[in-house]
Amino acid sequence: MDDQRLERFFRRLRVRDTLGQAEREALSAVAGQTVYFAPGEMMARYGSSPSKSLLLVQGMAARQNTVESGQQQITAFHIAGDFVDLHSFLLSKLDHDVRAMSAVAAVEFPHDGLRRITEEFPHLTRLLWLSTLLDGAIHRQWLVAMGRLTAIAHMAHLFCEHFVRSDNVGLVEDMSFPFEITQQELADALGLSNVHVNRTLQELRRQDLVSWDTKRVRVIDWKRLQEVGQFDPIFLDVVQTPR
Amino acid sequence: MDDQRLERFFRRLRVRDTLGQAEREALSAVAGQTVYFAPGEMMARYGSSPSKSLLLVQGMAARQNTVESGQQQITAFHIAGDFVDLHSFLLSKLDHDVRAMSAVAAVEFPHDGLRRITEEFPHLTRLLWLSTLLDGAIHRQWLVAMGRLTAIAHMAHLFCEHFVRSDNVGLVEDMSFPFEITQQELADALGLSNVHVNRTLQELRRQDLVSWDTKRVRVIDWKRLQEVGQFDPIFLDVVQTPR
DNA sequence: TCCGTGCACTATCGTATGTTAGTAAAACGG
DNA sequence: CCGTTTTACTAACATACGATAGTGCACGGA
Repeated sequence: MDDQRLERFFRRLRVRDTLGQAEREALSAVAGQTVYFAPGEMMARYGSSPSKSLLLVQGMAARQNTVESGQQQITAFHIAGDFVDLHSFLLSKLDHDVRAMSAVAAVEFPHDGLRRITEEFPHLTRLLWLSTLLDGAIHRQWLVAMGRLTAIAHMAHLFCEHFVRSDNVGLVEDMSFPFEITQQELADALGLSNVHVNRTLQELRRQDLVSWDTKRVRVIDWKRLQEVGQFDPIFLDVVQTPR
Repeated sequence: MDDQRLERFFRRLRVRDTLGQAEREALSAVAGQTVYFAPGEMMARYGSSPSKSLLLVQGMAARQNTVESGQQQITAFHIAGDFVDLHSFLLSKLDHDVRAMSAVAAVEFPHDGLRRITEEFPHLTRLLWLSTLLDGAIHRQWLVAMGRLTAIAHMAHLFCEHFVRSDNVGLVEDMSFPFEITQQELADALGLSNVHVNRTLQELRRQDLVSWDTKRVRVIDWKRLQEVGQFDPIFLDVVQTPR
């Protein structure tokens, strides 16, 4: 019997490949408890060695590092249907913190269960591997945007990315997606100051590209937003094909 | 019989786990032709769908993207023993170019052979997966360095990373590692201008931290270089443990 | 040997973004 | 409902880094 909590995750996989009944059941069998986190709460810590990975089913989380100056850098945002730390299954220590941005619900996947999947379900294993490859592809786009795009293009690119990712798991309504974080947190993701994020955001609003009421981002002009952000969705690999 | 061309790759894996005879032979059986590239030559193109992945056995390569202004951003450097595009095994299209930085030799791994490995060798599959996870971990550190470190710290961090990675595959001699790229290419990796890379490099030299004669980077003060770069090798996960 | 090319390196100046320090409004907690 | 805290937003000023436009050296080809 399928685990309903995994529905968005299945959906994200089904956008890119097919998923058999046996595979869905195998994942459901490994899925453990649901755990809850308050906004701002740490879900996993730098240097720790988790024995479980967490699949987000509600809310938003981020991976982040702290540098000596005390500044933070967010390296990834995660939404419902994403594993926040599937890589900890094979990496011996976490190289970042994981923090809840909003109220979060997540399903635990014990690593020994994941290991059994890799022993018995090669295709499903490839799909889990694919999940982490998509994280890597997003990291690369963030690097390109951070290194070579202006602040406004970078922010537009991030909004485009989240629009597509949210759409893939059914979170887009009326051209808007949930984005419940502070401007400071957005600054920590873009590598900017909170002041400059505010300035840049106002420019995006002035150009009638997006609006953001702290709960949801609404895309007003999808075509121009992609142009401003030099956004090419190829890296999200939204292609139904056998893997 | 083991394929000698894979020696550095085996070495990189053995730093993090054990590798059985059957696994080495399975990889050797899948390994195909050696292909050669001249400095600057494209090894794989943005948007293409390779049917093989390339394992570097000689020289240095980079993954890079080009933005509308014509500027380039390098998102990864690869050295002997690294797969440059193992992710193309599961991602349907390449989200970046791969370019040879120096004279390069690489071994082709046809994707159908890799697929057979995932069907028959779960542990070896996890090690290949691990390879791509390490790429991701390096991407994250680049993001942190780019977003929140100064130019000098960022450059120091990159040199530290390459020192450790080179050491893992036996490329360090006399505290120096091969680094045959131009200052412009280094700028494209750091997200800086070539002018500022030159300034920053001179500061690192002035502080007696490194020297670089365009062929090799020599680490003069390893301890202080790590301090300046806020380098913590945890993300490279150099830990011998069953995966 | 000479020329052409690419690269390291420099000087000058410009600007995108950061820092500090605030105000006001909204959200939150008791 | 009120006091407290958090967050958005603004202004003034500072700076790390970028852009442009060079010079000169080293190397490779003919």
